[in-house]
Amino acid sequence: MVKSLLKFIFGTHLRRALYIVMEYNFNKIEQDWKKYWKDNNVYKVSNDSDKPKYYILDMFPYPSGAGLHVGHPLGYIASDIYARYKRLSGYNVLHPMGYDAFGLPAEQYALETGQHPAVTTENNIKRYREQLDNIGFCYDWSREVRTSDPQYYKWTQWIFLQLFHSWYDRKENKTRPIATLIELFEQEGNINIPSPGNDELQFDATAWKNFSEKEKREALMSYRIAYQGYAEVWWCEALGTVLANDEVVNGVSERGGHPVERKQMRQWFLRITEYAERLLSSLDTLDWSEAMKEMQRNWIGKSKGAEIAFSLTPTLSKGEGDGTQEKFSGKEGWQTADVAAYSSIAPHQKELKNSLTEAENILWQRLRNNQLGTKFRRQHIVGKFIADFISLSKQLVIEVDGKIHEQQKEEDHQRTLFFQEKGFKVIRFTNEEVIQDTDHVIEKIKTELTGHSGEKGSDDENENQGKALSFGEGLGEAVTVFTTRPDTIFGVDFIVLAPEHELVDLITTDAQKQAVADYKQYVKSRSERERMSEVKQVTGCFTGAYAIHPFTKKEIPVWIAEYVLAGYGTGAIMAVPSGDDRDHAFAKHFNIPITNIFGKLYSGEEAMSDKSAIIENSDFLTGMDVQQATDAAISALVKLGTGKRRINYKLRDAGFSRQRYWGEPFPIIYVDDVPYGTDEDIFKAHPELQKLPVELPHVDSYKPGPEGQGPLANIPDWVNTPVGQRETNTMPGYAGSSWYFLRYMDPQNDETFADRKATNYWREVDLYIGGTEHAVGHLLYSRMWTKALCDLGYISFDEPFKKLVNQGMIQGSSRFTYKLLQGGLFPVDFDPTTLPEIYISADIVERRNNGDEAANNEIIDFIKQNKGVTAIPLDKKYGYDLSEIHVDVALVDGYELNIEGFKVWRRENVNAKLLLNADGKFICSAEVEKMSKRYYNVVNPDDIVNQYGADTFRMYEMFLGPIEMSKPWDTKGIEGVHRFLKKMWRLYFDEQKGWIVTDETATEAELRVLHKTIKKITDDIERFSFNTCVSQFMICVNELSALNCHKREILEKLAVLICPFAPHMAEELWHQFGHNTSVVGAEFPKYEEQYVRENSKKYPVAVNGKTRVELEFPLDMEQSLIEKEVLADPTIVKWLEGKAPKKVIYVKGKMINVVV
RNA sequence: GGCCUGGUGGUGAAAUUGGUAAACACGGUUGACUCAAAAUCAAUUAUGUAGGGGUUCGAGUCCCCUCCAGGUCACCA
Repeated sequence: MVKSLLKFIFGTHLRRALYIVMEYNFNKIEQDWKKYWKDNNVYKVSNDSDKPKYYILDMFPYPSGAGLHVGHPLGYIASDIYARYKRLSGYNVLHPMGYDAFGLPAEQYALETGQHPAVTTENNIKRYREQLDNIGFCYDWSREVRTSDPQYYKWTQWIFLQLFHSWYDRKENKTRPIATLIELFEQEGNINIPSPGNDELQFDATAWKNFSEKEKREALMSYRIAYQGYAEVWWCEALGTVLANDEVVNGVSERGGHPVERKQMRQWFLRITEYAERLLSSLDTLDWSEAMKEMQRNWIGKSKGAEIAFSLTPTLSKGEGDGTQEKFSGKEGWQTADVAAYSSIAPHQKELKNSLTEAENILWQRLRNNQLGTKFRRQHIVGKFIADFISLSKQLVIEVDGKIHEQQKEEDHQRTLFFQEKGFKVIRFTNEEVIQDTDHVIEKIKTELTGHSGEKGSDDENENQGKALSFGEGLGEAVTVFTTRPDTIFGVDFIVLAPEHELVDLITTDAQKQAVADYKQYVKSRSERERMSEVKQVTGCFTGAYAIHPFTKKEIPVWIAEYVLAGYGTGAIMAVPSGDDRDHAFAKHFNIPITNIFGKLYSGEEAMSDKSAIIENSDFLTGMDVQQATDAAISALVKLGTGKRRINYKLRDAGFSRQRYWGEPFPIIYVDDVPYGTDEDIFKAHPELQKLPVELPHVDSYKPGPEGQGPLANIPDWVNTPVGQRETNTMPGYAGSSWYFLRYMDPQNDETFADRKATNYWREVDLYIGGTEHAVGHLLYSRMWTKALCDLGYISFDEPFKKLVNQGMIQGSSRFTYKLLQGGLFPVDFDPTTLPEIYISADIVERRNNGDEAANNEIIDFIKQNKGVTAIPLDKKYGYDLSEIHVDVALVDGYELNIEGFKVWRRENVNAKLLLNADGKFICSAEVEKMSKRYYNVVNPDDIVNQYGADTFRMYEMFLGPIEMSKPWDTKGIEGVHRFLKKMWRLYFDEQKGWIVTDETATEAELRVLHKTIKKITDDIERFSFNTCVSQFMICVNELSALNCHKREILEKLAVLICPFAPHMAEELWHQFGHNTSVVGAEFPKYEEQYVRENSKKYPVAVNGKTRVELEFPLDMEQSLIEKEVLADPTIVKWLEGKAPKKVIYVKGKMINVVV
């Protein structure tokens, strides 16, 4: 009565004004403190501090046009909580944020709208920043970096140059400056330093000194960490551009569905393969999830085994001898990069062979079958190049210049250089020469054959012989397989080559020529996708050739089959059907006899692939286990000179070129077609060329350049310099993100990428939080860059991210309406535009689906009524079709549709008729999907923050569940968290009385609640269990409310405790307590056991493991006494049923169990 | 198909070293306050941890098999 009178007198305005102070007015609180933090630079971090450091990093976001949805901040909130906790615990915490701002979407958008990527990126970043600020993160924004900022990519380019000027020293296991390699070459050539990129490359000190500048640079290129090579890209003629792998779907371009083809392009690569072993072994030192490490391990794909050479028969030409001895002389087991090159050339070669030009064909007819006294091979791969015709024994290459070659002048030149370097003589004829005067050409060749071999000194002879027969070059004598099971060598029943294998055409017998050609045609016709989806299908073709078993000397048939991949191992396997499932299926399918080397363990029906087997029927290996037999087999093979231990990696060198605009330009200029780093002496006369950054020039069009080059190729003013031409490719997305964690340490430095003092202080990232999508891309390259920079002495640690936490995805929870589809149902003259759309409530549809006739009739009646039809056709199950249509989740409350909103949402729905359920509601169906604009299930954090406040939003995201788990977003549950914060607020404020915190001394019970909470929160933050933290806060507040506690002694600590989770509220309370500095400078409350310690415990007492009663005993009571009392307890006596207890299990502080 | 994660009420989940399964919330229902609503408060709501077997005094937790879901690589020799 009095209250309502007061209300009447004071009016609503005054009441509201009072409420602002007393109610939990999160909007005002949060805005005030955000401003305060900003104005006072509260989150600025210094590089000078006596405190221990802690570096927390979130994975670099790409600022997309769609902005943040509620899923994105999950990891940011977690890292923010941890950062604030660490700061309160006395650490100097680096917690920066920035943007991975280069990238394809911005360029794509530019192509479509003409807006410059820099502009759209800037806008997107602005929006991201607003959204991030809204959530109250403690980032030190003065350290923000953007990869697209010239002051940033200056150092990306600088690091690239360091990689370009480095090689990998396998002996030292270290990245070293290329100058040290040049020194070594001057002393001893490359005899002891095989090139990782080109293992045919051999020269001594003299040869090196006689090399031209160009030859030297070419040799060095096959050692550099950042190097140039050739790789195939997807080229789309119609779009005039190069496409990424995932832009090619089903063999056509994703956009437009245009045909694509493979095209050779000169590309930059990073020689990450040299780091394979280190990247693998140091994984063990990292605190990452096992799943993540496993993904990296799989990607690196180390397998130990043996490489075994099988001699071939009968297509061997006798004159060339058995080269297997030389094959393995002085070779290291590192082939990955070369195999990569091979697999990209192989299809090319195949193509050429299938389409010999007229001239080539004429010449081939005169060269083949030893007609000139030496064996010629056509379209033969040597190293990275294909020779038109080659005689290995006479070291002669014959090139016929046809149409194809006119487009490849540059490549021809390189090829010639390459062959000459190998000691081959290269002679060239034009098409006309060959066609019009074949005899003359043949005469010329004959002269060369005699002259050339006569010229050679004996030293040369030896060297070249070794060379010619080295790996991958001296083809035709033996086939090399890679196997992880050399112990099964006696079970080899056939050899399988990849259809693209270079030996296939050489060894195929005439009788099998057609069959092999047909099979290769078939393989070619099948898309990648088909090959993948039909894994089980067994296909293959016999070549007619046989290999000789190294021990038994038996002849083994050589097949080709698509299940063997050209790109893995050596592109050839020894098939052991009794021990391998695929080999077994293959043998069964083609009726190849199977040798059993596992005795009874092999049933004849299924391969025995278990590694626990004992080897049988295997000569000297019989009776050994897998490990013993493996070692013994390898030793024996090594002795024979036909095999060696070999470690193989799946990892491939990473392509580092993109034919795009919106990326870092390369600091590379081609002089006379030779690439030079802009920092090299050759540009000394032009200091403007030497300056970094090489800035990305403005372009008017984002269209690709000629021949699939990037858009930069369209700007001659930029490309052409007084000395040479600039590289027109740009760097890929992972360039800038591979080292950004270093830049945060010293982001404004213009002298170096980051001051050594800063990197020595902050070192590696202590905690890195992000999604699993970067498992093998960014995380692997970052690790490699860090190792390289460490090796080169620029930083003093070689792993970037010590601990990694993967946040799960927050999925969207989509809502659907059932809409009636037109068609079939209505009269011919029916005009759908004049009649309303019809929607059916999901619960009615569900009942119909469950066979409820009444529901179906209800729907039919509704349709008839609203569509003006009288009959429903019978040719469909229900006579009509419904389809599930996404509806904006903002229009749905739980599952109930906001009908008015729905009608306004889409114009077609203005007159829509909705069939409601019995309660008069329209229910939507639901499904969990990715959160995405096109599913209308995106929830914007801004909306949540407006409605509930940032503190509620932060705590709710954490409350959803463990952060590494994926879960759908459900706004419903947020009420509970919001209620909790309001309830906590009421411990400090009363609606009427305002601030109600007292200075009374806390009771034991209150202190127990507080310290229990401190312990739980501390432990749980440390183990990243933030959801249980929120629960504990709720328990704490519930208990303090029940105790009616408003005491400063308790509540001040609680305010600090919750600061990492609800920083705005904590700051407000902290200031209400009279502090005039920010709560982030407070001290995190310490747990004190004395307040929690109890001296008795209510034990659950079980009989045979089933809890029957609870009994309380002092904790320090002796076991014998407890046992006595337990056995005397009437309930226990009852459950014992008169039986004597066998023993009593007593676990102090836990439970008691009586065993009968 | 391989590898990795996971499977607990109507829902999100908790149970950290094997020791009282379902804490803390959401939702539902009922009630109090209110003209009514909101807000708040109170009460109420799961016989059993995917299934089968094993180890143990005792298993959601450890071991084996099967099933299911998600992630990842995909004929990797």
